[in-house]
Amino acid sequence: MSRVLVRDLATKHNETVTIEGWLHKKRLLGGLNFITLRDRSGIAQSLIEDKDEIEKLRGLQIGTVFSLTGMVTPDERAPGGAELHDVKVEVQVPVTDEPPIEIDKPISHKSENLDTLFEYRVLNVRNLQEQKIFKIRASILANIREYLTKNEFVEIQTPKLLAEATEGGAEVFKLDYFDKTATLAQSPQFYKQIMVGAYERVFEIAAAYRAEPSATTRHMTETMMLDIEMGFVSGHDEVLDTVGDMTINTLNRIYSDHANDLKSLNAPELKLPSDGKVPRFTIAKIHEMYEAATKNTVEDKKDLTPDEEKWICEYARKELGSDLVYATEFPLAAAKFYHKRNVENGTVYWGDLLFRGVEIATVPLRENNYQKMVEQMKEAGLDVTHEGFKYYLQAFKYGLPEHGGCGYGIDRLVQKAIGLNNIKEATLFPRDINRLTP
RNA sequence: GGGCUCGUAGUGAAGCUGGCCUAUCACGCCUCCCUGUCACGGAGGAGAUCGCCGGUUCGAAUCCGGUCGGGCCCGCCA
Repeated sequence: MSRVLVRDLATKHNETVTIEGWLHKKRLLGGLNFITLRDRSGIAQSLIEDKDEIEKLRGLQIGTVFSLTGMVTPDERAPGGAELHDVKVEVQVPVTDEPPIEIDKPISHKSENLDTLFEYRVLNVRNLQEQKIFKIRASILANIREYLTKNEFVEIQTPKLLAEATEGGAEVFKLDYFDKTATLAQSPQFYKQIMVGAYERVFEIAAAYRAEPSATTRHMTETMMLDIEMGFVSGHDEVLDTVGDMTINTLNRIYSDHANDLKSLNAPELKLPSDGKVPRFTIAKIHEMYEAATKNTVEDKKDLTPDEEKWICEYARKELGSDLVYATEFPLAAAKFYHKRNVENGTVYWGDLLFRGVEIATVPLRENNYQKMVEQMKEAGLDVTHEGFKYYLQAFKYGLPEHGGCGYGIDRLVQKAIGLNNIKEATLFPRDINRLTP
């Protein structure tokens, strides 16, 4: 008999069917035994009264792979309105070892228990509540891909094994590469800019590696980045608007498509601007507002402190009804060699997209003039003849239009969209300074 | 890299101003009872050298030192 999925039982009333899956829960009442089975589409209850049949499950633990064949019987008392009766049990993969964690109940996400969460990740991905997180994550990615593809962005893949760290900023991982030393890409920055020369608009969703010894709730050593780059932009605003619109679009869809799951995960209410425009404040303005409101002093004005990020997000949510806010016009002191500078006001065309208290994307405009690039690289003390820059500079020498894009933290987006406390909770198998397994 | 915290059955917690601790509770597990459970219920049972090493003490889960492993914050970064 061919397999029927749990979600299709509603259409099979009074038919004899076979369902296959994992043992989810046994509730043995003596003569009356309720067995729930989980498959990819949900969980279903079966009623087993035959002593010989229920005996087949004696000593078998949650997770046992089995099939149940029986009559789909409508019954108001059954979850989902129907259950299997006159059931034959067939065990496919018996599990006799007691699982180290309880799979059929919500798993603790308290910060002090996260180590247990990840130690038994292989098992807790079977937990229904845990599965919701990663289904929402999959939907977020699908929505982003759909949005970008619709807007004529071409998805690309670029190498993660590199000869040399080039972008600067974050620390890089080094590894043996035959008789050379290779590094792991901390960003596809150079490659995506090069590809603007081909398609104008490109994006990549891939892992980025950061060797920062950061032990916080928002850092991992391996993180999934969405990188976007678009050419022939009319200015910084167009890039900020595109990334903002994509984010608003994605969050609205997720909150509508996964309303029940988000509610059961205690996600906060989503607040987005009704006009579709993410509110913007300059870095200088945020420093000023923050210092005036909190009486704190910000020592290093190059960037926002974590506390300022939280503060401006709370302000935007409360005063402007927006969970998203842009911090724009970074000071020249923060500029990297590839950034486009605004010489008129001494700032960089660079905005950070903040969401519910953390930075989820950096959204800058790039310098696209070859001569200026070379100058800015020399200013930064970089060797423009170095192999690491040679190919990158070729793209500029042979013509790149004005362009900009973003480096976008997918894990942070998922984390904050659901309202999780730690970025690792939004990641199946997180990598941080002290975890390389599972 | 700096600061602050935590470590007790498989899991989550209580105890931790030293002795009523032969270490408590909940979930899970095992045995038995139970014909409408859905966090099933009831009776019983097994399961912990209190992270590790050393010290103080008549006596240490409890105090002290070291060590290992977590977590949170800062810095750095996305």
